[in-house]
Amino acid sequence: MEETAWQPSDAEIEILQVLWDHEPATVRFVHEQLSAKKEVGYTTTLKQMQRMYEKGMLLRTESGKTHYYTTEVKAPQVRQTAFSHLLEKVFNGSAIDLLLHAIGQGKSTPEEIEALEKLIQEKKKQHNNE
Amino acid sequence: MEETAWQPSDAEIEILQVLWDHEPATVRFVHEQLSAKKEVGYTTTLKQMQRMYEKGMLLRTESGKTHYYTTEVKAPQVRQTAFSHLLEKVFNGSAIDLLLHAIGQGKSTPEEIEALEKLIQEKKKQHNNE
DNA sequence: AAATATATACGACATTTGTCGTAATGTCAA
DNA sequence: TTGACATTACGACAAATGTCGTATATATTT
Repeated sequence: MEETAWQPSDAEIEILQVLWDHEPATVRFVHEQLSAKKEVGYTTTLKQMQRMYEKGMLLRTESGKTHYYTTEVKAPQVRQTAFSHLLEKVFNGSAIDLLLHAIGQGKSTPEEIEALEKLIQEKKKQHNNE
Repeated sequence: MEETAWQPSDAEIEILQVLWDHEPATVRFVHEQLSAKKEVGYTTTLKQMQRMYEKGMLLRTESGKTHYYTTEVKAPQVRQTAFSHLLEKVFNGSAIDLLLHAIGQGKSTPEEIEALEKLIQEKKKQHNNE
């Protein structure tokens, strides 16, 4: 069995993000979305997507000359891998450190904090019932 | 002013981890620590550290032939950058999503959950007093 | 059908990263 | 002082990444 444990590169993730929200999509569409955020040539996006296709990261069907791409790797998967990687490599596997860092960030609104609190309660219950 | 916004690569982070805990240290020392975790040639570690030095990621002083390295980039800095990167690129800037993901992971012990809870309380107070 | 615009295919190139081998040089014990 | 060793310096190489330019094939518009 081949596994999808690799992690897409930055440029690849940008493309995936567009696709996750709008698949199936053409290169041109993806390119336009990316262009809204940064300068990049059409063929660059094209090449990138072709490579992703070769790697099996994207799927595609053709309608005439045009290719319609869809994602083979999904967000949860990528998030999981990226998260684990950060945790292991950068935070030495200390989830709590990562959490503290995340919260300390201060980028959370009161509502989010509430949500978080609930989740924590959940977690506690889980632990108690074990 | 040039900024230290780049992110060390995986191999670089492994080296930094060793140094953060034992600086100043020689290439040999770092290499031995790394060897405990994975197969790698001495010159590979050496080259890596030399490059890091050239980039200004490490500092060094020589005593005879031997070089003693210290880190120029620190853990908080690297963690911050890596965290932000994950947040922006992979979680679309949604800190709460990242948090939820992290907690959902289930890799936290009851004690950690407790600690987290306290932090949340702190955070709430902060919000209230604003 | 001819011209024009589009898409994709191909190949290139510069960088960065990860890995080493080999050479050169400094250190130290006999 | 001479080996035997340890260390660093250099140069290489492959693979992955990010970027494009050019060529080719296909639609579309007149």
